[in-house]
Amino acid sequence: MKSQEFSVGQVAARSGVAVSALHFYERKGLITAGRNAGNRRRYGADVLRRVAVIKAAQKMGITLSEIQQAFSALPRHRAPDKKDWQQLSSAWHQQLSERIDYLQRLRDSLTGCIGCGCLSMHKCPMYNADDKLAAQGPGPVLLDRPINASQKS
Amino acid sequence: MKSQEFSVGQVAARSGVAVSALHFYERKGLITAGRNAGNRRRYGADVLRRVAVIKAAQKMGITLSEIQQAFSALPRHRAPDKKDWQQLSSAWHQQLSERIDYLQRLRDSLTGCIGCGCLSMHKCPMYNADDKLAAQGPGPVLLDRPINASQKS
DNA sequence: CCTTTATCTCAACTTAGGTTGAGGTTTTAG
DNA sequence: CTAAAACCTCAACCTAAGTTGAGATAAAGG
Repeated sequence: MKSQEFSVGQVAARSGVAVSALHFYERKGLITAGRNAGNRRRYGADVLRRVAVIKAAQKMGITLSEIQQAFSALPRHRAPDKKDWQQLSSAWHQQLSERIDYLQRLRDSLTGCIGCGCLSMHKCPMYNADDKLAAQGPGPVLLDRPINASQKS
Repeated sequence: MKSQEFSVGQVAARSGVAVSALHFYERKGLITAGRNAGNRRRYGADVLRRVAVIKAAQKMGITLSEIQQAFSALPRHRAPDKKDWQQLSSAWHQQLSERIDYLQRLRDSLTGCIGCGCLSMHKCPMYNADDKLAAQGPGPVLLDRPINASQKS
């Protein structure tokens, strides 16, 4: 029995992700789909979890290519089980903690700067806030901006 | 006396920012420069602090356009003083704190998920770590988002 | 004076993460 | 059976934050 199979529209509806994004994730190798006789995509049930993991990881500031790397450690020919996902999340938990620590150090520096009014070149602790995480990604680190409501249409 | 004036190359060297980035910041209205007889940019000393602030804000995840907005509150015809900069930093301190709180909530959800191995659709707290949550503290987490068709978060 | 080095402007390219639209096919509902 | 809704592919476009390169000019050094 082939359990559940979903169309791209159904996955979009259930996951809250646009169809175009699902196509995009497929091109990036993050999800896969079979095809029916009429060339329509057919997704297995595990795609829902994958998409959920993608969204969660993005909220943590993890890029799609990092997600893809992590996914490549998942079993190829078996649906990932609880333990597989646990490994992923614990690795990311680590990363997230480091990012949080970094931002906290940054905030502490800033607190100092509020006192001194400096925020200026090299003499300022802010300027020298160590850059481990900021420097780690390819190009500028894109942080998720949860707070900001201002959005262009 | 016209105190210090710097060329674009000097500012680049002192600030550690590429000349092309300085041009870019100027186009974006983040910094300004006068010109000499031969059309070369001449920067006042305050540009160094501005650039430092830009870099610091970027580390906090603040975008250039947000920075530009913040800068527009600075005095137009007087070099900003300690108090002006203090205002900026305290607003950003606030923002940064919120961002940190958001990420911590995310991490906590993830910790739960490591235990349960879930990280899956709607039933997972991780999935529902909604951006709205970031703004206000406790209260009924909407456990059941409308599962309607494609919507961008 | 002549050669480098520094700048100038403007346009095109880059990466990430998608979205939008055109033009064509398949499925589904009435 | 027919119309509408869903889906297909492919290419172009979008924002952010810059970088790269071409072709021209300015300033500095020897």
